[in-house]
Amino acid sequence: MSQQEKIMEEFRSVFNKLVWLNRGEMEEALKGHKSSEVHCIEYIGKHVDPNVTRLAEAFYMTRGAISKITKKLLDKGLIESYQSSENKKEIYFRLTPEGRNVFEIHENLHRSFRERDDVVFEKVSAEQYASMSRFLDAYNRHLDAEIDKQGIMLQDRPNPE
Amino acid sequence: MSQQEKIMEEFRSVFNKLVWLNRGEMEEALKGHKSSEVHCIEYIGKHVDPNVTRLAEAFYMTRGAISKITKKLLDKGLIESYQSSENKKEIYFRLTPEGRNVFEIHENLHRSFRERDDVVFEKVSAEQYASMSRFLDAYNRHLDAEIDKQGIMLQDRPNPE
DNA sequence: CTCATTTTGTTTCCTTGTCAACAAAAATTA
DNA sequence: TAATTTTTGTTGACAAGGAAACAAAATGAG
Repeated sequence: MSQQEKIMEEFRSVFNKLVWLNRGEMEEALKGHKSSEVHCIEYIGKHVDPNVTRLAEAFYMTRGAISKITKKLLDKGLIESYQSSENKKEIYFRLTPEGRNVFEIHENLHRSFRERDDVVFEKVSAEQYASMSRFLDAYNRHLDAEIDKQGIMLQDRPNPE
Repeated sequence: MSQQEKIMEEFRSVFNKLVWLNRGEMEEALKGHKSSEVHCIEYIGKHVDPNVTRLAEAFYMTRGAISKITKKLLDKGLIESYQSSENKKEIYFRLTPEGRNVFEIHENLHRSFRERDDVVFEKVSAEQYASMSRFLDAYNRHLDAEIDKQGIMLQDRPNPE
């Protein structure tokens, strides 16, 4: 196995474990709310004028899926929607006080995850941080370019009918 | 945002893009086979005496889900099952020639993904590799310990009935 | 050995997300 | 301006995966 494959394998392993572990704790702490709902609450709490389309792009999900989640959050009274006077098409969301409460719990939990993993990160030197960040930045830019390429290829496909 | 959070954020971003991009190319190249099916084929092709339980553990999925996927692969004739004479409970899988074919296509695609991303990795020095690997190893071990802890806590919960 | 417990695989029901079709509004083009 | 195209959000049909209940086999305790 190449260095590249070895790194990516470890990378994947860490990621999967994190998702699994954090989701479990999250759903235990925020019983009654699914992790996808909490993700939406987090995004809505941190951005201005978020709508279905922005949420979908942020989470690599379809607008349909997000539409259903926000509908549930509206029903639960965790978010509310509003519109601008200039645009009667887009529908934005904001947190209600109850939603803000869930948001805070989520933030605290995130802090506790961070603290849980501190032992690992406190051994990382400034140079190591910089080095990893350089690598991840480069990889991110590379993948953005590849996704763009893919997007163009899909768009240019002639319509068969 | 702390160094830790910044790194993890970039980490997450790279990972999501990789999954999205590779899955798309994979499903285009292997039309008719879902990516989860191909993952199972890959695992079965690379391990000895794989069964439903091993696959579930490897992919952090339930045995029920894997059972359904292997059923589909059996129906498609991509894998076949066999049992040992000492154990009449466990059911193992192996690839058929057709499954082996899908396996090879998948491997080639993986190679092409690796080559696609080579530009990023060829800029990584040996020391950078070592440094990242140390970090990922430590993180992996830490998470394993935390998952263990979680498992014990779930097991030790007194049964209410 | 015998009985209880654990492991393994399957099935049913339910939830979640995708896909495709759609309607309304906005943006673009002629 | 008028007509076309794109964007936005929603819905219904469908597929994938999880939870739980189950049966059969293996393991363990006595």
